[in-house]
Amino acid sequence: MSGMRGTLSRQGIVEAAMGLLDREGEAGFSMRKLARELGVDPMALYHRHASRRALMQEVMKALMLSCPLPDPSGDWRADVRGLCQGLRELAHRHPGSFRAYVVFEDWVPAEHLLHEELYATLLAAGFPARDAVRAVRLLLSYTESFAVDELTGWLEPLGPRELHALEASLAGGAFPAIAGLIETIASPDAEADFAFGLDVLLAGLGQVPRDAVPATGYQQPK
Amino acid sequence: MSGMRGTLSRQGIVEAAMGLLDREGEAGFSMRKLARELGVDPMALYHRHASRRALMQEVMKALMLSCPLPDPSGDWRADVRGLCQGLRELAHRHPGSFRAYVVFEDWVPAEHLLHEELYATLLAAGFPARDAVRAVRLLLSYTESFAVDELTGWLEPLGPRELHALEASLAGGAFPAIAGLIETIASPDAEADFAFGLDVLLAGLGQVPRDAVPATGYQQPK
DNA sequence: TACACTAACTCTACACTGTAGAGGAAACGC
DNA sequence: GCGTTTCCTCTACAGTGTAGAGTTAGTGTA
Repeated sequence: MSGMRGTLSRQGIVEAAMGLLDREGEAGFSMRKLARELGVDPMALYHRHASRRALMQEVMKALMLSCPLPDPSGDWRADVRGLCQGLRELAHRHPGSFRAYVVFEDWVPAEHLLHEELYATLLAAGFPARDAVRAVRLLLSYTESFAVDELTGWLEPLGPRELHALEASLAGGAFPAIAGLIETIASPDAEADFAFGLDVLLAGLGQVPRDAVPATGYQQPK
Repeated sequence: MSGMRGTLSRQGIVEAAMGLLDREGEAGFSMRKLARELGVDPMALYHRHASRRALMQEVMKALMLSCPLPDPSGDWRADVRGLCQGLRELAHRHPGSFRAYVVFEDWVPAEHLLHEELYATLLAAGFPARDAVRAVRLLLSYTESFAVDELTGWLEPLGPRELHALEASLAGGAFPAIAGLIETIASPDAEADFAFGLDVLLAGLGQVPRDAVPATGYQQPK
């Protein structure tokens, strides 16, 4: 191979991996492709990172460290919105890595940065511990799911081919509700849809009881 | 191989694939392993299903067709809860397939069955078209995310090793909010947590404006 | 019964994957 | 100059999905 010594740093590999992941997606990523791009033998990568999985952990770490964290404004709703929006922007900036991150089964400690901001915001707003933890899970899983849906293309308006496929799948009249909603389904609006979901969550979180809940189980209201 | 003729049906392959997927997870699944289990040459599978991906589509279809759909009760909130709970039970029954389904990028028409019930419920409850579509996305992505988190083990109480790792990652005091929530984070309660999230969503959905929204964008309330 | 036909299945092979293990070459400390 | 360490390469193995050709078994017809 190139044989140039010292051109391969831990961080350099991580950045190249992130780039490859973003351009080709997780399915298109391989250690060998990455090595080819770096002009190096595949096994050279293993000198800096013990395995593909270990490298992925580093990529996820780098990803989460680059998540934008807007400054607190004092309005907890606005702050939550801003943090979720930041996470969504991260997904747009790093589509492949973000998708891999969401699917990744390992624990990624660098999430702490984002989590800390969310927890602090909710605690300051008066949420009891249990509710804050639950709320963060709710907000993050919403934002991540939405962002992945965006990356997969589910929030693009349906093209004529897709629309036709959808209509064909409804033939027979077994799904009247879906049939009546076709036009709405075919014309999503990522920005507005995302804002709607956040509003629902924030409205719901503002309404669900704020008092301490028994450790053994959550009492369903009403 | 065995050479027994006619032992291999389309549906039989799909069921065996689903079983293998559930037992070994997506990473542990391969066409060759599946063939071995069926006592057959790997290429025999390709006589019935064009590719691994096509087979996966069939597995996802079978999965969604077996999603429990409780009968409507008239109370839309209870019905939504029941449908989401049914989806969650499906995840418990078919952990590997469900995980693969959530990650799967292709469109799975068999989702229509569940979607139809949700749409019909919300429309009957008075939701305008746009809100119903958004609400269904919200409810499904919540339930799917939660179920996948359960399957991954994020909703099990933390063991001593994991707890220690978490504490170690907080050393330095950079994450006071997380540190203060450690006990709560370490002791999740899947049932109560799931119910909490659903309550938040239902409360929020009941509160967010029900009037038609302009096609170009969603007007943030207040 | 003989033969063609077709459906069901196997065999071989290719390009790809992650990575263990050994070996080589360059840089550094003395 | 010489050992030692660091960095990298080479080869190899067991695994993947699947194209393409070959084989066998069962059926329909004469």
